[in-house]
Amino acid sequence: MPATSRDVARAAGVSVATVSRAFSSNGAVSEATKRRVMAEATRLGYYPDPAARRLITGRSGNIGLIVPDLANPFFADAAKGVERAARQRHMGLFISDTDEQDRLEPEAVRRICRQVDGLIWASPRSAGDVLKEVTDGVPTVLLHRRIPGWWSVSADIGDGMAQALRNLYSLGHRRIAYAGGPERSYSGQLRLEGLLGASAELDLDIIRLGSFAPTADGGILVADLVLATGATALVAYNDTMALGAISRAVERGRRVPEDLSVIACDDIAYARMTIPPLTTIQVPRHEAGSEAVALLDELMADPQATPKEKILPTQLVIRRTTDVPRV
Amino acid sequence: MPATSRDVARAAGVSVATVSRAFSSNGAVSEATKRRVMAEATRLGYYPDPAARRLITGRSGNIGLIVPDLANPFFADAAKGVERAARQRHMGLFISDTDEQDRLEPEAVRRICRQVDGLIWASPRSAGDVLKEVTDGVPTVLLHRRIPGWWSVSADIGDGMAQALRNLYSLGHRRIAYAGGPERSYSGQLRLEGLLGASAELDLDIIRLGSFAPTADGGILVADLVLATGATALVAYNDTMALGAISRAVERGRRVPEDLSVIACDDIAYARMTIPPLTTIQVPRHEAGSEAVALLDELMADPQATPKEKILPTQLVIRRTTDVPRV
DNA sequence: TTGTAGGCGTTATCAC
DNA sequence: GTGATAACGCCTACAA
Repeated sequence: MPATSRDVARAAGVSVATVSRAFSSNGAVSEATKRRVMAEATRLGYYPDPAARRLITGRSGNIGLIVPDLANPFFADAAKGVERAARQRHMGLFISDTDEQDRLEPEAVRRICRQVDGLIWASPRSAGDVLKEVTDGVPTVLLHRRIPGWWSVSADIGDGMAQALRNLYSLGHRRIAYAGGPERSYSGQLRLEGLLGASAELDLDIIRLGSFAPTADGGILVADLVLATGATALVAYNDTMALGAISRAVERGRRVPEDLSVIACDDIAYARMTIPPLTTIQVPRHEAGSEAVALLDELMADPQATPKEKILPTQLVIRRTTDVPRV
Repeated sequence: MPATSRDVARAAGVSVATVSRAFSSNGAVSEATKRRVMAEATRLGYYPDPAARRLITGRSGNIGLIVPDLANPFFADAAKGVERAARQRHMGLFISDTDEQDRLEPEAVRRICRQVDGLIWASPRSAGDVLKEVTDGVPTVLLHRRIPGWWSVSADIGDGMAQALRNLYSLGHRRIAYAGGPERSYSGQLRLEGLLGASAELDLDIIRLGSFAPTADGGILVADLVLATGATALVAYNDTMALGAISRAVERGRRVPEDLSVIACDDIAYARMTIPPLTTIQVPRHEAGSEAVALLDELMADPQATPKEKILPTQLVIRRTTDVPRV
């Protein structure tokens, strides 16, 4: 049974209002009484009950984060960025993992909404009006998703893809395959646009292999397909898929990068410790999370402000899975 | 401005008490009025405010999870297990990542405590009395940590290590090195105990390389050391460290497993997609998370019950980084 | 600078 | 089965 402000008030010989003022540092309290109150409070282990406080102030001191998959290093890192930024602001963090299922999103949001002052939402697919209806007044910043009229933080993955294609081209590759991720996902569109833009510019036809699960198993399918096309280079949706593809290609007797160059995307931590280390597109994942919190700050401070869309740069990192074509 | 129970009551022509009863399905309400209330509620977008509810019932409908590092796949998977189990129970999830810093734990717990009905805490190092003082009455289940008198869910990693050592021995290895993780961590102790137990049984001396960061960079140090000892096999603290070690060993011209067999621990998702795929100790990570929620259920139902300590089995998975010694 | 009192939205208790 | 009403713990005018 935690101590209440009444207990502290009684112990310190003041009223509950004074206790409240001492903690909210809102009204004026004399230094002396404040010290006395604080001393009694720590002695009794008191601090204000967030629920009671929220009921009256409307603020919970929490922010919410909704991601499709916490086990995906891409989102785990984003979550870490959010968590750190939240901690710096002395705010709690409510997390919901929707297991990549769009239909779980509305309930997740609803459960979270009333317990947070703001929401950071990584929704790869759901339509804008669905989001609108669900968030219903809760300040929301989209993560890795851009929708006109919404606050958002995302990465310029299209540009990264263009960098990748140009690099392969300059190495001499002309038969380049692309293995896409989940259909209709926002960042899938970004990738495709970047790739198509650059390929038009280079007057090059990309071999589009189709849509695959962004997992190692998806990568296995990809490898079998790409080997059949005779492509000399592969651009994969993400690092995990690339890992699966490489491991399958090697299993089938091909060498990477000698027989097949591979470029992936995300630059998760494991990308640099594979054999060979992955050439991949570096996406600022932590920063995206903390930036989202920063924007949320602004939005919460002024809910009427014009939405900002922050786009973080990406960067191709050359490691060991790319080389000149040898065939 | 969300609708309140008063709005719904007025619209449905009943009292707030009836609205409350309709939602809490606690008291008795006639089918007809309940339907009417619910209809108005959905029309107005009403549902009970958790803060107000918590204030009077004392229950928040949330559970809390504290982990040292969300970006560590080991804990990310545990978090997913917890999240899924929580969702099934229609509970929200509060997460705090302490960044592997014990000193951040007390504040994290304090911030979370009052907003959750129970706590799942993965604390690799903090002393029992510290935990006790901090949780202060909140039903708590420890995750991957055992302390007498506490509820806990952990994995039998010592046994996994013993399996690993016996397997290496039966392959013919006699010079076997162990690279430990963070000093004083609970699961580090488990590993060591398991290893020492099995080595005594086999009358074998293990080469203890020391303590390393459980990261790929730590693995690089490990590789350089182990190559100097002439060991034919390495047992690494976890998969990530093993990956770093293997990648360094290969860089230095050694072949795995021909020149050096490697066994890791955890069996994270990436363990099976490296080249070669990792022989490692499978730890039921998801299950640990969901089991913890199950125990928490019991504990919350009866806070006076005798603490249960659930220990999940582990299993050595033979993949491609182990073989008979060739030297 | 400090105290008094009303109310935030809900549930629990008591009448009816 | 339903309605008034008093809490829950706190913040915030307003009064002193």
